[in-house]
This record gives sequence, structure tokens and C-alpha cells, in this order.
Amino acid sequence: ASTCNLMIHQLSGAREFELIPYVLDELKRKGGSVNSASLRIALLSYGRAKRPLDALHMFYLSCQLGCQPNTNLFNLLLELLFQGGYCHTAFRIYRQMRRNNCSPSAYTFSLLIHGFRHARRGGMAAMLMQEMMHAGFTPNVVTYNAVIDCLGKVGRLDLARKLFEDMKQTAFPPNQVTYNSLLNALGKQGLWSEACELFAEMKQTECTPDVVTYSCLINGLGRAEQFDRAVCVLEEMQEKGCRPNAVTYNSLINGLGKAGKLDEACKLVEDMKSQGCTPDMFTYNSLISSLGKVGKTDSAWQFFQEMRNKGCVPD
RNA sequence: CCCCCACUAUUG
Repeated sequence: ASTCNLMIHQLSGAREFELIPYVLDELKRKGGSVNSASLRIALLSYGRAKRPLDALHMFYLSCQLGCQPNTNLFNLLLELLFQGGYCHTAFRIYRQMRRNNCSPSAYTFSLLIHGFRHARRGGMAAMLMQEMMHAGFTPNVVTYNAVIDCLGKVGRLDLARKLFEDMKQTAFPPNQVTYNSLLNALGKQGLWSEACELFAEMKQTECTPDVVTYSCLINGLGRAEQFDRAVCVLEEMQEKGCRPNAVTYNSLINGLGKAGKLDEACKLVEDMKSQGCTPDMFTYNSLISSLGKVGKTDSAWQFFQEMRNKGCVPD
């Protein structure tokens, strides 16, 4: 059996994955078991070869052959599955881990939460954060932020707000990123006045608004066609010494364009240039799209050419 | 130990 484990180790290192099943068969006949060290090496190799499902298969077979994976092995498998985008499968493995009385670590939860965040599964991410706390671990500010942002992106503002309030009671109060994430979510939902209130609240805290903060707010106001307010915010940021960047301008240009205010949008492009910001693909695509919608094909064409002259490749 | 990294903004 030791020899078989040694072979698994070697075959994995040599990426001779096809031969591994034969070794497992041999082990099975002999009634031997796969040891954790060999399994770990095999999983790592499958990972490097981008074969997470094969890693999963190997994991199962090893369990059948008497291997009792520890937390680190489960974590490794989870990591591979998430890398491959198999978050549902990863979650099943997590449940099996609990069934096996294998204690998840903080890292396990971190993997699960960030994995589901990648998949835009805000509800799952939030649930797993609950389980994390239940298991006695304290989520840090990055974990909270990731979950809040994800909830915001899927429209679960109720839960996002609740977690935000919870955070204030913890050792990790909301930071700049937390506020920015929520401001962004509120803006996307058209809740611009709540966004303004949150912005006011932010200024009462240690968190300093940055260019992202202002851009989120301006984007929300622009979508809601609150252009006067948006321009006020743009001026405010400049007064405070925060330089708008292309994203900031693009947010407002896009809002103006969508509202059919193309003269103003074009004027803002000029402002943008005079402030040393170079229009980019976002600027041009947004303008061209809005100009097209109102039939100003000639202006759209001009911008298209300007775009090419500036070295922006239309895509 | 520190740093870094991991969480946040704009078009189609």
C-alpha cells in the first residue's frame, strides 16, 4: 500500500493522471488506503492542470479507500472547485465536510464566501457568513464588504443595509469601501435620496469620500436624472481637492446621454478634456449609443472618427 | 514584524 501511495505521488508529479485509476484499483484489491499526503499532492497536480472535476473524482475514490480528509484537504478541494466555477459542487462538498464532522476553518468560509461572491450569489454569501459566525469566527471588514457589495449587486438591499448596521456594532466598523459599495447599490436602484443621506452620514465618520465615492454618487444621480445635484457633487469634490477621473465624467456623461441631453453631454466631454482627462471607450461608446438613439448619426460618426484618431480601438 | 495581496465606481 505504501508503494501505491508512492506511485500516486509520482504519477501526479509527472502529470500521468490516466494511470492513477490503475493504482487505485490495485489499492482497492489489497484493501489499502490512500493517505492524506498522496491525496494532497494529487489534488495540487490536478489543480495545476486545471482539472478540478478530476480532482473531485480522486477525492471521492480516496474517501472510499479509507482516506479521512482533514480540513486542509477539504479546503484545497473547495479552492479548486471554485477556481473552476463549480460553486454548487463546492457547496455540496462543504456540506459533506460538516457531515463528516470535519471542522471548517476561517479559510474555509473565506473560500466559500468569496467563491459565491464571484458567482454573484449574494444570498449564499450572506448565509455562509452567518454560518461562519455560528462556527465562532469573526468576519473581518473585507468579508463584510464583499457580502454587502454582492447583496447590493443582486438587489438585496434590505439585507445589505442590515449587515451594514450590524457592522457598526462590531470591531470592524464600515470603512470607505463599505460606504462606496452601498452608495453604488442605492444609486443603481434609483434610491438617490437615500444615497445622498448615506453620503452625509459618511462625512460624519472617519471615512473620507474618495473618487470612487463621488463617482458612485454621481452615477446614481445621473441615472435618476438629478443633474443639478450631480453637478453640485462634481463641484464639491473639486473643492475638496478630489480630482474627478474619467470614470467620474463618464458616469455623468452617460446619464445625460440617456436622458437625451446630448448637448450637455458633449459639453462635459470638453470639460473633461480641459481637466486633463482623456475620453476612453466608455465615453465614446456611451455617447455614440445615445447620439444614435436620437438620430444624430452625424455627431456619432464624428466621435467614432475622433475615437480612432486618438488610438482608441472600437470594439 | 512590515509591505504587498484579497472587498468598491462608468458604456455597449
